[in-house]
Amino acid sequence: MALTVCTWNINSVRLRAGLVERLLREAAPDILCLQETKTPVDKFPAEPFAALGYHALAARGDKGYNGVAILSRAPLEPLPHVDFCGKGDARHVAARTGSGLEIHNFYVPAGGDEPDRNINAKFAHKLDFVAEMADWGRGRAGPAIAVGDLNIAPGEDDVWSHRELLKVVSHTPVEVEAFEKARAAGGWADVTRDLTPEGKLYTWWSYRAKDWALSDRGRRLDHVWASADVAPTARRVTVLKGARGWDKPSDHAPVIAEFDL
DNA sequence: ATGGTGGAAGGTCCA
Repeated sequence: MALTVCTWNINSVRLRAGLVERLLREAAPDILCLQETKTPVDKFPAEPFAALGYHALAARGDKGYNGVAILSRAPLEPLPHVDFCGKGDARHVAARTGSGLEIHNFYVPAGGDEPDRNINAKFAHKLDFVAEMADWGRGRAGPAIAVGDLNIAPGEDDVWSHRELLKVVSHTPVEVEAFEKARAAGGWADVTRDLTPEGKLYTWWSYRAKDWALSDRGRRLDHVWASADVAPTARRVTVLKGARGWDKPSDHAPVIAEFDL
């Protein structure tokens, strides 16, 4: 049975509900995981998505910041979220599908500008969060897919210039090390890279570029991880780069993964 | 080396 899971940092789901509707119409994933919804749950625009058949929603939200949501056509069983770093912010939401597959949706802290945990509390938070993801993954079992904006581009081909980004938050060696540790500790496969082992691959392009497509200075910040039992069923992962060029876009493109479960 | 843009706010904060 085929299952498609999409992850997308939407950068305000209220402002961009129309773009979400377009994605649901055009790509029609079975499950859509959103990050940076930037809204409390009681103001989440659930109705237009339900009208397209996405009746199941597991969402958490903060006013103005963070926020994660899982949309599905088939019913979801909500799972308890993990309060990474004990801050009570809405950076993780989880649910189980009818077939017993766990879906975990993450929004990892961006980490600020200065890649030094001693002078930048945001960077320390990011490293601590990812370290806790390793502990969490180590203690977890069963078929699962973990997606989200992890705000780290781990590989040399996951950034437009490895050399120029070595000291830029998102691609520093300490972040890449933490990322790999979290991935390995949970037994996760980086499905996107496993299916596309070579070549540049980005999911995010800054708003600050004059012409994001022309300069193409992207980073692969959005990830699809699968547990060891699920990973072999992955068939294809696609970055919907076109969505970065939609009107009033998010700075992230959706990533869609197809599994044959 | 710097600043560039965008969202939620309706301050600045965050990305």
